[in-house]
Amino acid sequence: MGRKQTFTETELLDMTKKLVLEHGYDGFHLKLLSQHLSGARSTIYQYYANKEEIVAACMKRVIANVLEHASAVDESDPLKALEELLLIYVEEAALHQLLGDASKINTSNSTAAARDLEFIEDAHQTLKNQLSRLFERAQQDKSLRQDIPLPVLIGVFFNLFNTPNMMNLPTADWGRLLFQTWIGGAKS
Amino acid sequence: MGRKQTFTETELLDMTKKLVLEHGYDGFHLKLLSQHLSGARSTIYQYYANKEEIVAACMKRVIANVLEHASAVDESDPLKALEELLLIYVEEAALHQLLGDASKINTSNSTAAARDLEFIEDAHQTLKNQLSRLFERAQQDKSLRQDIPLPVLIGVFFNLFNTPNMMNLPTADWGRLLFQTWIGGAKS
Amino acid sequence: MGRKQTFTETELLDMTKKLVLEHGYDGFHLKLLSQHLSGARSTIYQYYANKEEIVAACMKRVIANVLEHASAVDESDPLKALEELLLIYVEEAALHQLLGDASKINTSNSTAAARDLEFIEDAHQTLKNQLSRLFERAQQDKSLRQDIPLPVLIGVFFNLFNTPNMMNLPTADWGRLLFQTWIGGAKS
Amino acid sequence: MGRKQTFTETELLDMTKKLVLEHGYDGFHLKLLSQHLSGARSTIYQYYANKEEIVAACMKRVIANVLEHASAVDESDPLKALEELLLIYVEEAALHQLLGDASKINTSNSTAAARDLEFIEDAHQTLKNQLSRLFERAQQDKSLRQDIPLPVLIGVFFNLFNTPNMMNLPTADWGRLLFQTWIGGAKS
DNA sequence: TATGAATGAGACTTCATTCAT
DNA sequence: AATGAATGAAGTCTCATTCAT
Repeated sequence: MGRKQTFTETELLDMTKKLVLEHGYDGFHLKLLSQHLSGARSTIYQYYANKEEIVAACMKRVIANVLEHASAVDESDPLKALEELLLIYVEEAALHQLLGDASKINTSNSTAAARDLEFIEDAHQTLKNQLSRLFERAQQDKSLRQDIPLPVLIGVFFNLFNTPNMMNLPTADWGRLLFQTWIGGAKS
Repeated sequence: MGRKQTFTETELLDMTKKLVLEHGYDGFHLKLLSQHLSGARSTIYQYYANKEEIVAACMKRVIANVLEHASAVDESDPLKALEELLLIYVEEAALHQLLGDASKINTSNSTAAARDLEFIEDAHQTLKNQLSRLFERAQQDKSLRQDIPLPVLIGVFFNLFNTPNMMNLPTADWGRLLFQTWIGGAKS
Repeated sequence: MGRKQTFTETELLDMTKKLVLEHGYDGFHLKLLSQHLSGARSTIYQYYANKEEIVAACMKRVIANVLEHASAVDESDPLKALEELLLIYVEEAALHQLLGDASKINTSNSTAAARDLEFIEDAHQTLKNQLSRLFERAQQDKSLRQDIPLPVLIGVFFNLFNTPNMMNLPTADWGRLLFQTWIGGAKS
Repeated sequence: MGRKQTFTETELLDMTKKLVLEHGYDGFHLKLLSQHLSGARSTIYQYYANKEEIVAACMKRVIANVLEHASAVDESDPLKALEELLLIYVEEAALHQLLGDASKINTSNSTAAARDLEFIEDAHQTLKNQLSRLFERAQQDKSLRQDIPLPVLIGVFFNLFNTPNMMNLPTADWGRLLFQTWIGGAKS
């Protein structure tokens, strides 16, 4: 019954992700979104009550996906686990940038957005805990150098994800190179 | 001389920089700006013809400052020069983020903004050339490992600047630690 | 016979009356209406072509009902007739308020609404004529005081209907008390 | 300094009152308002942050005015005081209707509107207290008939204000006639 | 017949920019 | 030179109504 949908919810969230990354949270408009979908602007409101809910749902989906993959990582060897995680994060390089915008979402208008945001924060914490755990174990294993404070090593590792893949290598290769650079250093 | 000075051009650009970094290009409004200055919103138009010119002038000033420092670096020892440059860039960590927003400036309204943007692009190219030059020389000196493609090493180096200084170390110390991590790697 | 009956026309008009009284004509939406019925919003259009027709039909039904009762009143004793009419009007206290909204209905879209509205106006006039007739006869009978202009007595009588029944008395009792107050006055 | 205003705050509130009475709260639009003022719609936002604040400010001004006059009434003779109050209320016949709309104002968006609404409720209570006080004293003085419950007398009195002045008498005369009708009754 | 989906018109609100004092 | 006031363009959102299943 009813008409056929002009765009699916998945298409909507995919496009939202693309546009938020391209234009930033404040540069993201529903007009822009509707121009990149097949339907009219007002149709979007059939699915989400307001702009905030759209962006929150989009971010939730991204981080939920990362969380799922990260939870499946075998943590028995810390360094190996870190490399695997790096691959996951590089695959979803947008994560960081999106999370940076998450704090801009005004949740006073929408309980749905507030709920999504809470999920996002919980997931974020879970991911950070996992990394902390692995880093600490790696340090106890003496796998990491001791002359650099752990927060610096972690910070640089974290920041690695954002490195633009200008050579357009497959993410698996790209991630492995980044890990090699991070672990082994640049000097010969 | 007429009315009392409300705010200087420097104050205006400083506040613009702060607010653009805080809110992103699209989240930056003249209303916001005037709220953080002592005068009225319309007074801003005594200095700049429109929003685009303000942001362009702000970015130009930032990159001109970096360019000046970077030009003064002694390039005789490539690795040493890179470390010095890293310090400069870390000092002006906002540079990257601001440059990312530069492309959003719509120059069709303002020749002044267009001129500033051109300057910015030239300066950006100059800085990139300097880095390429140094990296190439470092590689020829066999100071850098050969098993990782040069673009990867450069990319990671570049990305280093954005690492948030969560320990709030003095920038000189922070920059040195970043360099050590980058050059020597994380493993013990 | 096809799908299950969702809501009857009577339910639709009853709910319309309730909601128009609660929210006023401009605060009455089809969305609101459908939320208080069992079916979908679009199903309403199986019964009426547009919002105006619904409200017009609702008002017509109300005034037709009052008209029917008022026509049956025995007018031989003017004062007695007025008391009986008061009971009828108090029973349908909403009438006044609804008639006040009738003028807001835009009939340019719908001939059906225009026809209903015409009926409403005719009925309204009929009711007013009945009251005028009774009042005039009552005055000729010297049943009413002469020092107050007749329009004032009529106006106060008319306005009586809207008095909120805050003690929640049965309408018959409530109406009788109102009539006593009107006819006998407040002083001891 | 600055341009000359196109309309004053008083003009704005006067017109708001007129239009809210004419169209009801839900039928009142800023577009409508601006069409009845000299300026553009957006200019209104220089003075009030949103629609709710405008209506709240309008109602506050009306009730504050009534409160001021009602407070000045000499209450030594209850019936005389009631007659004087009736005149005041008839003069501001809109009060009741406006107060009915007051509950529709959504204050979640605006603290200013919430504050005004609180004032309105306090003032409303003060006025109701004054009437209750006078009615009770009038009853103790045996000035009012005992066979009708006091709430009915009060209710009818209250409702008197809304009687449309169809003969267009000066309000003083009109009020006196209403009072005479109420106190003495309709019968000869 | 009933309805989910689509949509344009219209209302609210913000903001860059201009104007006039 | 500084600014309060004015304004139109643009974005958010709601709703009556239509469409197609």
